[in-house]
Amino acid sequence: MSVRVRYAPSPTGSPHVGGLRTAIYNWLLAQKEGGQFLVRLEDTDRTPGRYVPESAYDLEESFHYVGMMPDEGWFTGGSVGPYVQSQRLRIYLGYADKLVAEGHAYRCYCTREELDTMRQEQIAKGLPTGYDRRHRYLTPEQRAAFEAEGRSHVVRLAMPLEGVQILHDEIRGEIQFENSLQDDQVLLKSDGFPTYFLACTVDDHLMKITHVLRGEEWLPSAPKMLQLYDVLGWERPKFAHLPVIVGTDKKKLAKRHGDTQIRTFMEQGYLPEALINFLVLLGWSAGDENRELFTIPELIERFSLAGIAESPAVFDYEKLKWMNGHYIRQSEPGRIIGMCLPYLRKAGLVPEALPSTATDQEKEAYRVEWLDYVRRVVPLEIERMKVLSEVTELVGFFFQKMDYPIGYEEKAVAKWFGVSYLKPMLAQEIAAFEALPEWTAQNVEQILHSLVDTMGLKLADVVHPTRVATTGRTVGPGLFETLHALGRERVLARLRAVYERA
RNA sequence: GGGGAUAUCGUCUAGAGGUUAGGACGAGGGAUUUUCAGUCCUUAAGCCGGGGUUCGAUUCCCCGUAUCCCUACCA
Repeated sequence: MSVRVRYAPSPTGSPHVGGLRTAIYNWLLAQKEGGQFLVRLEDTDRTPGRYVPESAYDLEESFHYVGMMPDEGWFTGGSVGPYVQSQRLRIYLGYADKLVAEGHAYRCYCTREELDTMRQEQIAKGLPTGYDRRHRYLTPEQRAAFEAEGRSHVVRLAMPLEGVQILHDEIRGEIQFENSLQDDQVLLKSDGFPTYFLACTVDDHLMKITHVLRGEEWLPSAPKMLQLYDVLGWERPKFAHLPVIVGTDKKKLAKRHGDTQIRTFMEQGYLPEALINFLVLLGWSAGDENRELFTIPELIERFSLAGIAESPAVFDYEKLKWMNGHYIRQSEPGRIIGMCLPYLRKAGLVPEALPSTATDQEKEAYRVEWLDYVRRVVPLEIERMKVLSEVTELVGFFFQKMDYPIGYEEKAVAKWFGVSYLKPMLAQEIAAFEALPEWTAQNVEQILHSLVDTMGLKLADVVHPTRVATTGRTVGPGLFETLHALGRERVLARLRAVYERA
């Protein structure tokens, strides 16, 4: 039987990287084994505020972003759907009834208040909290009385009072759970919606899931689900509980840890292959290969459950940034340039794209003035970029006003505009640049070198003031390339502006 | 309170009953260079504690400790 795995998020808000890693592991296993990867929407929690319908679209968007298209799912279709749990209510109801009829589950009429009181008393007495099974053995008369009262009910799983459930986890080995210690879990809520335990078990079976790869937080619920498989007479899938991803405070990754939403990583300009590579390494390793940079095909080739760690991993933004920088440098410059363009436009450095009604002439002008310039300028900063959104900071000076009247770094000015030879140097430099027949990086370099010779300076003495005068900063790409990219017009305008004030 | 999981450099991890405990990020140093970045070289940094088992444990077992997860009509 071919491997079938699923990622089953609930639409409770913006998807974050923890879920994404789970999805990636599932996807990787499916690719490796030539199986199917399904995505199912677990929207059984209708609590206002918790149910966020739009997040289904965010989820979909993140699959597009990382390029992991499900073989089946709520937005791709498939033969065992629907893949949205709220559309499968009758199925769950049927199984709930069956379980009650067979005595493996029972109706519980307890009110929230009663449950609450019970819990308070347990806590007060220092007892373990949990449902005390008070409605497990109701007589038909008692049930009828509750019904007559108009009380609603839930369906609870009747856990065996003795024995153990043994989970054979693919990552952690054998784990035993005492049945008597398990709660009689609610399977069907009073609003008719199933809980995770019922819905997930039923769907995984009906959808022929062979491997359940999910977060470690589900480990304690395993015995209940195993019990369901048993009483329903279904074969259990293989289970693998993945270690959680935690923040630097060692707590499970959550909103308070800052930017953990996938959307944020997209917006900041993380390349999908970098995020994927990084996330996969958070809890998985290729053994003694001593490598950490892998392409997607290489990951697929090497992936196996055996390589998954058992201990929680701290999400290290620094390493992610390093990796993203690496992938940016590895990429075709054209791709990076294209991806940078939206940031430049958003920052107002480059005008928005022309409307489709623009004339060919206008389009050509836009291309020459803006797109060609962007293509010339962005590559100079690629090796300095850790995230794409930094591009606006990095290349900003290229787009400032012609004579660049504002924005000089204070320290840079203090250090390099105070040198005694500044004015004569600028005068010579300006004259030489004006006279230059062809504006190339090589020619610019020659001029600066001859300037060094005639003035009896070191190269650095000329380079630094020139850099500050033309870029406003002390750091950046090589000066000759920078001046070339800037263009003679801008360079001269900026040099003259400084000269006049010197 | 109960249940479960986990424990190797600051972080991600490799590893094996006997190794100089390996790699990566980050940090320090150096080289390259007009700065930064990049690249290359390099240094420091680790087996939670206590018992066993064993000729020998960081590795296997037990206990402790610590951390995390679950303990909802949330997933």
